[in-house]
Amino acid sequence: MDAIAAATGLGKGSLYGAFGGKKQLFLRIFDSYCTGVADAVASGLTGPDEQAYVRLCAHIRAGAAGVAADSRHRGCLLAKGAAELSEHDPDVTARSRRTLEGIAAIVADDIRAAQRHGDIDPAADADGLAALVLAVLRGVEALGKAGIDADRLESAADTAIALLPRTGKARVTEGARRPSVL
Amino acid sequence: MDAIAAATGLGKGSLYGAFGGKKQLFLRIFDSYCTGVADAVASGLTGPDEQAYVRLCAHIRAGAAGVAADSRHRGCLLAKGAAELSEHDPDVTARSRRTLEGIAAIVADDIRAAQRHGDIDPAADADGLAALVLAVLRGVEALGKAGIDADRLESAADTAIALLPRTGKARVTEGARRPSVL
DNA sequence: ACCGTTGTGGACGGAACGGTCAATAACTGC
DNA sequence: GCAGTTATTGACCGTTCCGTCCACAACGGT
Repeated sequence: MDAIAAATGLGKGSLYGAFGGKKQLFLRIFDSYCTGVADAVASGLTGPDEQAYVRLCAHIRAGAAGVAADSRHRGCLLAKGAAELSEHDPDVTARSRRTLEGIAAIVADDIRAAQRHGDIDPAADADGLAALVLAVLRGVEALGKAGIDADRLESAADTAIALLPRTGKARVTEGARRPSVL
Repeated sequence: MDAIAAATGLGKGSLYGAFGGKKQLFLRIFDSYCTGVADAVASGLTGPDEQAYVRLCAHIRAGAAGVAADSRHRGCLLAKGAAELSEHDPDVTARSRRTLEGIAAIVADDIRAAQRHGDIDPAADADGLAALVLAVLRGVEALGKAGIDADRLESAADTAIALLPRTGKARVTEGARRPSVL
């Protein structure tokens, strides 16, 4: 709070008067950040079906590239907030969950668009794929913060893209939820 | 430090005398945790080539199940330490990186074993796949801490397994690093 | 111009925390 | 059994930090 007061030039009393307290101020910031992230994802992943697949690939790659470019490991407030605070603060958990589920829905919609256009196997489970894509992106973020090289991060992203079930002679993803093996 | 002193029954002076300071004590704990995780992964992913693929699937599923079972969002010290401290402490970054790269190597070895046995497409890039698997697991961990339902976590893990390039009529992963699209 | 409301600022109290230190206990080799 | 070394303790100091409070300025209606 002292740092924020110093950075904003406001007195600490004003901060408390305007926002009520530390946690409420944080939640305001966190909410704003979450909607910002969700909006950015939405604007990157919506559009005509013809480019849905390209948008998806670009999104995955951009995510990895963004992490790789963050050489200072500053990271993402959503990830950091969830990792650090979710354990003790259900409000943060709820907000992170809502945001990520919203993003998953956006990704799933884009995948469905790509399926309509014939780029992604229509037999694949769009929600499952969306969950996977989201996990990969959050995982790349986590790995990036752990100092993993940019090459490896981009390799993970590219491999994920390469494994997406394409149409036609592509492998059947029937039974993706429960493979027979094991 | 006060909490550790209380929990261990030791005086704070003893703690400082024995370990030197807060950061050094943390690094001792962090190192121990990291080697523990790496050992656990190694013991879960080594064995005869015939079961390499099964081990890999089990590992992925167990990772997701473990996160899903952690209803308190306590999480993993490696992930939390990297997320929280890596920004300001290069020692933590270095240790996280070493650990995760070690795990990636173990995963890659298991994938190569599965390739030798004919379960995974030998044309696939084992290191790229390992990076992807690692990203998925860390991503599932991150999503879990954000409160995402167990179903979705397991869906991501299962989808990842289902998309692994199998042998034979499975899709060719040639050019996995740089798909032609986009 | 006046007064009530609202916003602002920085000093202050109180608590938590990291780290030190001198006194004391435990243990070692001889 | 003793002297010297080492381990342990909890009180203690300085710092950081959160949140409050009161004095004061800005503003708006009349």
